[in-house]
Amino acid sequence: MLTNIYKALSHPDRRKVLALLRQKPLLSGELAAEFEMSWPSLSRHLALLREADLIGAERQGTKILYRINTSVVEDAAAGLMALVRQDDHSGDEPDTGTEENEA
Amino acid sequence: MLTNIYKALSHPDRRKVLALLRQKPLLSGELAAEFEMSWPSLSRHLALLREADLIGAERQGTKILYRINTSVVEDAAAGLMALVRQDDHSGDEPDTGTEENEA
DNA sequence: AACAAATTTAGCAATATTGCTAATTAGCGA
DNA sequence: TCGCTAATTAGCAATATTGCTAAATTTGTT
Repeated sequence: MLTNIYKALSHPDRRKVLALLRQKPLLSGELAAEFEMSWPSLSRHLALLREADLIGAERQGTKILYRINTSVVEDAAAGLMALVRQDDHSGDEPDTGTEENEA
Repeated sequence: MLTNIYKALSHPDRRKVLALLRQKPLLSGELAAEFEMSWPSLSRHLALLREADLIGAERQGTKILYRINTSVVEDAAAGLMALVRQDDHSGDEPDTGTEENEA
């Protein structure tokens, strides 16, 4: 859901997570070490990013490795561009279909 | 502030406003007519979009004409792309400087 | 000045977000 | 199975968001 993507991006610490993961995948603990906030708090931010599908998680034994979901971020960026470019985007905005607003 | 831009984008009705303004500038009342919510509610959404600089307002007599701020939206999209592209972006993320997080 | 039209601001209730600490879950080795 | 490590979930308080109606503001007209 687009709303969740932008909501996820709307917190500086969550954007920082993405910036860190851009360089390389990191464990939850490694990420937590980069922030002032408590580990549980960071964990919830990670959950939001995961719900927005901006990042993915992969268990490795007792640890969990997080990596950025490049394509989803790129799609969001493209969608943002589309919001402003006149080009084509036929049937783009006013109610393409099913559920919540896209764009 | 990037945070405000994403926050502004995180509401479907606000994205719908942008989509409408993409086609052509509209008066506050014309915009309000496109939504179910009360005019004052829409007005507050417009205020948020204005604070994020995603739209601009121009008085025309007793009415107010809103128009989309194309360049700001484009910059946001570019920034989102940058968040994922390895390319260059030297000194991009970890604390470029002054205040709240960018990215 | 008084009035009407267009729009925003105030104030309030309901809900969501965010941080914390404490408790729980999941995997692994002894 | 017990205990340890890694991480998430629960529960709570503080703050923010969002919708509403009512009140205020701004501008143009008489």
